[in-house]
Amino acid sequence: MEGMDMLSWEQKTLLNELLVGLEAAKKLQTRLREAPSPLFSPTTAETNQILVNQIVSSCERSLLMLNWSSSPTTVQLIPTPATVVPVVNSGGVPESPASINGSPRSEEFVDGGGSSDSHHRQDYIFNSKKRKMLPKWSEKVRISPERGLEGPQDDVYSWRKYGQKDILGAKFPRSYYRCTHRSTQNCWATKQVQRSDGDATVFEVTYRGTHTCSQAITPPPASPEKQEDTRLRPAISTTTQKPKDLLQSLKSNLTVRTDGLDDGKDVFSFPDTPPFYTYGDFSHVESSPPIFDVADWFNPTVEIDTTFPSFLHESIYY
DNA sequence: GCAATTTGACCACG
DNA sequence: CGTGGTCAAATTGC
Repeated sequence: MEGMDMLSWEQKTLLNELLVGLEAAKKLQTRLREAPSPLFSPTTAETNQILVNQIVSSCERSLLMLNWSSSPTTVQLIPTPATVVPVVNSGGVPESPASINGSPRSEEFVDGGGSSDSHHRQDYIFNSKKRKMLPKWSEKVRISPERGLEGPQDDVYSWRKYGQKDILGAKFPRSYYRCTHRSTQNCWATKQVQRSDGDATVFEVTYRGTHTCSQAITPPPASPEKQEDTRLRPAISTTTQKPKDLLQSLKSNLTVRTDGLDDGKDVFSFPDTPPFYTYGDFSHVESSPPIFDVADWFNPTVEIDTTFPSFLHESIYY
């Protein structure tokens, strides 16, 4: 009786859907590779390929995550940014998935608007209890001075920061992000980014929950008149994200804390800036936080790569 | 003016 | 009771 009961129906559904998506994505990938439609410019084709790759990788890793449920193991994808399926097989499922939730709590308040209005929460479909059952996995993203970011290319979603906390024993605070479409589309995916203590070039990104938002799917009105209007169609900015948007987002991310620096524009000017370990201890500067946080520059909070090298290609080609 | 971040307070859990 | 996670008002950026 204890076989697959541990998987909630949500997880099953998600898994099934992911499987379908993966299959479709792979098929599309093959198609794209085999039939290079001359209609599209090579750049478009390449972009398409990248997009498909993203889809595949996302699906695969989502599946992986689902299989692992809430296992403490961390998935490290640093050394192999290009490949996305590396770590699955080794050891198989490590821990018993029974650790999902051992407490038989029968209280499942689907809607919080029913009884108490002590806190005017909106529609909390998932209670805090359930939140713990949400699939959780983490990756490590490494930043390189001129490389940009190395790591899995999954963060095609738009995140919104909702908190930051100092973690005991950790040198740097942890940032909390949630899907931008949480309220609009009930997407409960969250992620938290923390800079590694040892390697200042490594960020640990922990995801919790999968995206249920349909930001990827369809541009609602789809007015053929204006195609390049970026602000008019922010919805597609996720899976169908264009390099432009990406760069914009990245830029805004990087511009976060450039105030204290002489040249904020030099985002990648690593050598100029003091090394990470310069921090040491700023006990005397308690009131003023260090602005030299490299983390802020390279904050892998949101989407980053994939399209990033694409514009590099343009430069290179010339 | 709107939307995203900041930041202190609040809350839940171990 | 300490710690981590979230909320929400204030603030900032666009």
